[in-house]
Amino acid sequence: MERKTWFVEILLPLPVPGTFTYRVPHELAGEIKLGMRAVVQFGKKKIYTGLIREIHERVPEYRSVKYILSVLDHEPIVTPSQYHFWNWLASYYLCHEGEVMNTALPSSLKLASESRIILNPNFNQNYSNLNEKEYLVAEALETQESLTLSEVSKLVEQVKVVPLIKTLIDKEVVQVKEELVDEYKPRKETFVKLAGDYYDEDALSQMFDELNKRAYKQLEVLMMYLNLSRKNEESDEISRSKLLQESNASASVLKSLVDKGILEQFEKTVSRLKEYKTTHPVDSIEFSEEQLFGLQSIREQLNEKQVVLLHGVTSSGKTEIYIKLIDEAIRKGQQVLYLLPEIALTAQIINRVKKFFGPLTGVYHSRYSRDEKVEIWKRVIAGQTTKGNGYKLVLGARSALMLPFNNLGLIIVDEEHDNSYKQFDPAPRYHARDAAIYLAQLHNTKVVLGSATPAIESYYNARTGRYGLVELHKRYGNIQMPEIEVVDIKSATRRKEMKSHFSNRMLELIGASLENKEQVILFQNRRGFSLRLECQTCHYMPQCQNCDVTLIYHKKHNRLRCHYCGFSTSIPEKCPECGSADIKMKGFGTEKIEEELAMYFPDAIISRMDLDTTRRKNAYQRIISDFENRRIDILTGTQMVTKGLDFDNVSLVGVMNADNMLSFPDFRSFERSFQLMAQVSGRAGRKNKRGRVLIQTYNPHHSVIRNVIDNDYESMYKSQILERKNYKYPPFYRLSRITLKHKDAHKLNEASKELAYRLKQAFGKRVLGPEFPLVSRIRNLYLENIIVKFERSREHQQMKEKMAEIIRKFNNEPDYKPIRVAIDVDPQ
DNA sequence: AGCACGCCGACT
DNA sequence: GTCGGCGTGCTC
Repeated sequence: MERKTWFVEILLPLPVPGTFTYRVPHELAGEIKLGMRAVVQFGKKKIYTGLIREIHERVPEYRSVKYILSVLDHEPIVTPSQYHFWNWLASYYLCHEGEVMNTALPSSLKLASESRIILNPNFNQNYSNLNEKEYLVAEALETQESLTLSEVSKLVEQVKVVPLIKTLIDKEVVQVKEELVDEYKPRKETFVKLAGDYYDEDALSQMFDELNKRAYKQLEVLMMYLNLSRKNEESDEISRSKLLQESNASASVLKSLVDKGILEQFEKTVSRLKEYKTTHPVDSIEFSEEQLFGLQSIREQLNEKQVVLLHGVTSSGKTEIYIKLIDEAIRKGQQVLYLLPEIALTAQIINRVKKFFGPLTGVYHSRYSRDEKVEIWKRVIAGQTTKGNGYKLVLGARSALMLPFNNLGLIIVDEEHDNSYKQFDPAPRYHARDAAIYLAQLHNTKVVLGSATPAIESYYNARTGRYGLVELHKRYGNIQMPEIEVVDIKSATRRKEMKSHFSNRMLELIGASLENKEQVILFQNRRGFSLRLECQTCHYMPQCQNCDVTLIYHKKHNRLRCHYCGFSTSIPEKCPECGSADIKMKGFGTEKIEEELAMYFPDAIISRMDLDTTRRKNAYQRIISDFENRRIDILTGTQMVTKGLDFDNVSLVGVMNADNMLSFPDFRSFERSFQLMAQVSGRAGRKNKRGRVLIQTYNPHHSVIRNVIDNDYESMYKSQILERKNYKYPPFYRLSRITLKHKDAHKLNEASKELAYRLKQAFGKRVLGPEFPLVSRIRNLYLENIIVKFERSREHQQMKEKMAEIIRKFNNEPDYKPIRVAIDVDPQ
């Protein structure tokens, strides 16, 4: 009987188009399934984990078809609908499916090989025909089993080691082997249990007496063990570290018990993931009338529409509505995905939700370790079966969209306006909200978008009937909207009512809040709030040597640093341009605000929340919980303080300067300014007292500021949507931004002009640019942008693909090959 | 993305 | 001469 030869299309996590064909060895033919990982050699030596994308019998035309080396899974780890989704992401965002795979799969699931040099077993220890460097390598391998290429490089103190290794191979001294590093390691923990003999009551009590006489400490440990194992319903196996901690005994006491054969010690694989306990039934939530109305309206509109936008003012109780909807989906046996913007992914919301869904809840975001991500991945797959420990609800940042759902019943996109839903680098440059809507279509399920300040695009879709729309105008528990007041910095300065960057009014209100033991949040947009150095004689400011930006002063290290490439340098004593020693700080930093505040309010506890203070894993959460627990009086910070946090003792929110965000040259700057100010204002307010917001600005009559004061999203929307229409911006047009990079500014400019010219030939006036961006050089590469605006139409995708084709062809020509080109579809 | 290969300038 | 620096082409 003739045996069939199977081939597989393998998707590799690389930026290369398409898949690669491999042959399936007969002995593996029975094991392979779509969506499993296969280990393959790609190129001369590299070994990768690829995914089985297709199984077929088509014999390829070319001769060199390699065999897959092994299969890593017993069950598929990627579902067909995920492939479908990846394919859509790749074509919509104009990138390769391999790049999507790369962001989608947790890194522990895609091991790659590393070359290691080992001693050739035939090596006869004859060093005489080796030169000095070859000898060094051979000698090192006598004591060390293997060396990586970079280790060899360090050893012989030269960069190029390949020729050296080649001669060593020819002389039969060494061999090269490619080793897969298995990155995912299950966590092991040591457990103890009672040895078999002592399950007998008599034996146990006899031993008790024994210990009571001679080894009281051991008896204590044993009692604690019995105590714990009685409490634990599932098994009598108790974690060693827990037992030691609870009984407050030393390891040697436990060791004696083990040595005597009373307790047994063994290792077990355990989960890294926290188990949440459910403490609240969903039925216990008391909904306000408005919430109930909203809930009912969402249910009704979801019958007709795939997407509903829930537009509810800050503190209107959107979370409880989500919780009810989640509960309904889970009761139907479905999975729910709850997306949050990265930064707001904090204990606050997670705690609120997990109270209701406890062990059914998984949390997924980029700060989780690689191995934790694999465990979550596997438990989401398990969620589709009824096998107990699978997740039914996943809370996560944008990457959670990539999990292997198979029975999705609902997707919630909370704070849907937040621009951290857009991935910028690397490709795929996808928007999680938009991708979520496609994913929902794929699963034939529903999406709820929620925000107090919806994106113009979303609100437009809701107003034009594409999405359903539910609006909540009242705050939960009848808390009033805050009272918003504006200080005109210009006239305040004229009247000498400014102290540095604080108006008298601001200081007065802060003082009053502190007096009442209430808390204050001060918001400052990062832009323009950093310290630079300036020569007072010639006005020279130190620049980064790799980027086209001014260096920023960092007090902590007393150095100047570049925010784009990380370059840092010491403070010059003299101006490098004119030699003058008169160099001063300009602008004022987040740190300076803290300092000044401390001067005016010496007794207040002040804390700062920005990128610098929240870099470490739990720093953000610590600041938030300190503020919640009133261990901080004044919280100053950037965008971060605006994001979805609820505090109940904040009586004042101050916006230090509204202008630098309004004047940012971008078609979204008014929308964003409104969102930021409205969101941060929403943090003010307490149960029995109306909160207050103070905005400092040079333009007190600016329409956006008026809209914020009046809490009038609608007006902001109306004026913005008109602008968008007139100037051909989203939602009426869809943008793509093409960025070209090269180290030579002139070459880059020539190339950019040529590409823009070719695009204009195809798309006419839809093409704008090329233009240098605000920062025109980063890491020694010059940048230039071309914007293409496509009208919303059925042909939109085809036009985008045509554009990609023109770019691909351009980038393949010898003159333009060295230019790096990136496309950002729907840029933020 | 890696990696080999090939060409070129700059040093022991 | 050979080391190190790129630019280029290819990977089933």
